Amino acid sequence: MKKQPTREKLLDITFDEVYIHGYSATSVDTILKKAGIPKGSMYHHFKGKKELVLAMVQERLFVKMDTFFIFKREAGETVMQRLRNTYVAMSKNKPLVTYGCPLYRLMVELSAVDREFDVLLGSRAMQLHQELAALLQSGIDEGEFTNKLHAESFARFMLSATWGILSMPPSLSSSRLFLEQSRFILENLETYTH
Amino acid sequence: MKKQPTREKLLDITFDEVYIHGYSATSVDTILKKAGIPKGSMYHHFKGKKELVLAMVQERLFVKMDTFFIFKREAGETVMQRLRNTYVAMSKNKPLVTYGCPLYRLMVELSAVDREFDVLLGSRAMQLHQELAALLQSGIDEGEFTNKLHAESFARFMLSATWGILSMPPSLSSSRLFLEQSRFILENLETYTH
DNA sequence: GTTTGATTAGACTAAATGGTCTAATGCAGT
DNA sequence: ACTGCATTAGACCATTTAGTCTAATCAAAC
Repeated sequence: MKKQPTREKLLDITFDEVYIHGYSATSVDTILKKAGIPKGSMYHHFKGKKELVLAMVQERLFVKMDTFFIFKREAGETVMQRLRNTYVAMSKNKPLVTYGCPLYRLMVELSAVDREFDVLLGSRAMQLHQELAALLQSGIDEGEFTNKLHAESFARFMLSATWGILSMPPSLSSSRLFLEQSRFILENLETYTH
Repeated sequence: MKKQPTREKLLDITFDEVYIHGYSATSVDTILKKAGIPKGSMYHHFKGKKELVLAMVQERLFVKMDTFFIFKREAGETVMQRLRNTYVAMSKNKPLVTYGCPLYRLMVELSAVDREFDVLLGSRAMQLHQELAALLQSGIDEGEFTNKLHAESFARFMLSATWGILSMPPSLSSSRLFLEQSRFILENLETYTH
């Protein structure tokens, strides 16, 4: 088990801490202690706490999101199948179901209060929305869905509703409940199938 | 304009601050300065920051929620009408649409991390869920909805989806978008009408 | 008006916070 | 081995944090 480069180790620990405790409640000293890395070392790699977390968002959070939001269809897969599979995959991701989507959590905490975070997180949210809308649109174009379906609107609804369900407190969430609730979203979408 | 009693003034300011900045990012000193109330005065009324916020949750946050989640039908009103009206009322509540539901925001921040808040906020969430489920159930009993509708499940979905939509960052939310998205929830429910 | 208890007032404290600084160390290229 | 730069190390600092303490003030009851 060879030693992880300082910078990478810091980003990993920062993700864990910020994911669960949020930005404000996470202290630099805690991260440093958990990572076993001295202060000077961290301030050599990052200008400060905020820059550390911004880097973590881009290099860890955004990357991890790709592992549970998968909007790229495999060959011969319908849009409905792709979405169903995505929800099943999400339901199997324990931290995701327990603590919610890390992007959404950070948005809720910081977007109203910090411009830089708002821009960074918001742009990723919009990107996600566009990918999802494109997937739905392809379903319309290929005749899987009626053209009564407004891809952009439904994608927006789907995204925020899913985030809402995922981010319910641990004491009120479970894999089973997540699937139960997400089924209503899919049911709704199914209304638009030919 | 007569002077508001210390305790009440503190609860008001605390609500404003915690609503927007969250629990961790809100400092006692800030509250005190905004309220123009000295420290000793606050610590006479409350044991500490946490107790102040817990009191605020019960005496302000919970009370305000009753003004936008209205599940009690007026005479002759169908369940669908009640819900539509509720969503319209919510969409007109500017802070609600801009910053999201204060209960949900606090849950996202604290439930995973603090037992007392988890219990207090969670119990209110469950109460809300039960009220909504009861409303839906009454719709089933009175023949407005098919008995294929599972009141409890749908209520859970409705609640978390609505929270998710409401709590989108200010830069991505508006009254119009809120209504657009909430319509999908109602549309879904409508498929269960006779 | 005096007494009594509640409240106000704010100086003070200890700990935690994010951040700086300088010296030591490692390590690559020569 | 020597040089030069990147990195590590952690003591140190100023500020902010939640919280304490004692004295002053107020208001109601007598």
